[in-house]
Amino acid sequence: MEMDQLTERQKDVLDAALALMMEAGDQLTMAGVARRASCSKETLYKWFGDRDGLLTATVQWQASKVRVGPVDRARLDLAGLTSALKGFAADWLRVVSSPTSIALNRLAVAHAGSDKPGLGAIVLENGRFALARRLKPVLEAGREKGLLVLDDAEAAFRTFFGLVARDVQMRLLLGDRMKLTEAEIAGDAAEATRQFLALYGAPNRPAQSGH
Amino acid sequence: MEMDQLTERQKDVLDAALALMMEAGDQLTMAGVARRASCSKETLYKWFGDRDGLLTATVQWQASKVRVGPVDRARLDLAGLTSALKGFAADWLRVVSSPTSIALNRLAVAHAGSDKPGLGAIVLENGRFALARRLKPVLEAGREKGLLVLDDAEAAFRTFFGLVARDVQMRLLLGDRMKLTEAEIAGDAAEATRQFLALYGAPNRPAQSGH
DNA sequence: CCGGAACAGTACCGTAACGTACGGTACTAA
DNA sequence: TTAGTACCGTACGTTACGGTACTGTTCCGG
Repeated sequence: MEMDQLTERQKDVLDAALALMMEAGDQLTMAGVARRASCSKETLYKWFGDRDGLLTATVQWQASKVRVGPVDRARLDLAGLTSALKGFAADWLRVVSSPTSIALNRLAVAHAGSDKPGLGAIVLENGRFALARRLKPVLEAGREKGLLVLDDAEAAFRTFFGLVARDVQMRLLLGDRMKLTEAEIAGDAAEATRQFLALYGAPNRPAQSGH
Repeated sequence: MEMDQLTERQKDVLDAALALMMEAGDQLTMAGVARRASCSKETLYKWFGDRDGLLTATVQWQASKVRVGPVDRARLDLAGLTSALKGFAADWLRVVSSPTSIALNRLAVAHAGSDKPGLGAIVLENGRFALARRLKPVLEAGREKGLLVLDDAEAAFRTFFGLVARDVQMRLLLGDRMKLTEAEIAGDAAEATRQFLALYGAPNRPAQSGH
């Protein structure tokens, strides 16, 4: 979705909505957003149509902020692949443990309970599926270079995803106060990468053993 | 929580609440439950105090229904361990993909957004943590028998959890219409078990290779 | 100087849901 | 028979929120 057509003022309003849903997700009311953004409710309805429009625009606005560029698959040795995987893992852990992501996912999960699948699909598309689109070329490049042994990039991605995420996101969404320091994120990312390479790495070069 | 103090009639009411939140999670209103259960709102408030009390009782009632017995760790060879792990994995996939679990987790996630952590903690306690309590003795028995190599049962459990769950629960909660047939559940459970044993199995007996 | 667009602020309306109160009914025990 | 209990069904008060309309102010082009 094109975010260029958003006025600076409109972006400020959406940022206010984001801040509000972070500190009190269930209190994301139209009057609350208007008060927080110092704008009138009528303006909100003129700009975004209705409450769902505001929510959708907010989710897409946040998604447009975290978009990153692809990885260059040109030169890719084992060290580069390992480093790339660690980077993806750490990025993902940072994202899902951020207050913004937690609030957004809470909203989208609650919204998916209703009939309209809008927000859930958007969050999924810009979260898990975007990660898959970025990571799968790396996996396939690793296979072409003989670094990885896999016949289904999707299955390999889901394994990597599981090794990285484990129970973190669900625990956070359910209110578990987990501490995720930067050191732990780095350690978990390295461990997940090590395990993934143990499962999918080419066997000719045995990855460093001993966990 | 003791569920023995619940009248048969009260259990029927909670079942009605469960059914209602499964087919329309956001429409779980007191009047709706009363209508569905053919009881009066006054009775609901007399029995459960307020809306949160009803929700809590409903979640605990569902949790009390899925509780299962522990596994006997007496005789445990590699085949038994593999079978036990596959059973845990398939059970978990069946649970998280069930409409009941989806509705319950939606409710709990939305509820955790507010100040009270009640429902989220209950769901977490009877879901992920209950699974860990049941699985960790099996893992430690496997270590004592020399079948598994692990120094941290919690870390090993979380790896197993990740290999099994991957992105399934989040996708379902976000409204992704995933088909999870019994055959796929069995296949995924077997694959997760195979990968887990590849990571944590004792190396002296090389597990059957070829993915 | 003037007219209109854009917008903040606020008052207002309709609806939905929580929680309470009350009448009516069936059952039990003295 | 009568008092008491438990409960259903429903009507009611209250609050909260989505959405609309109105007023005043600022700014901009002519």
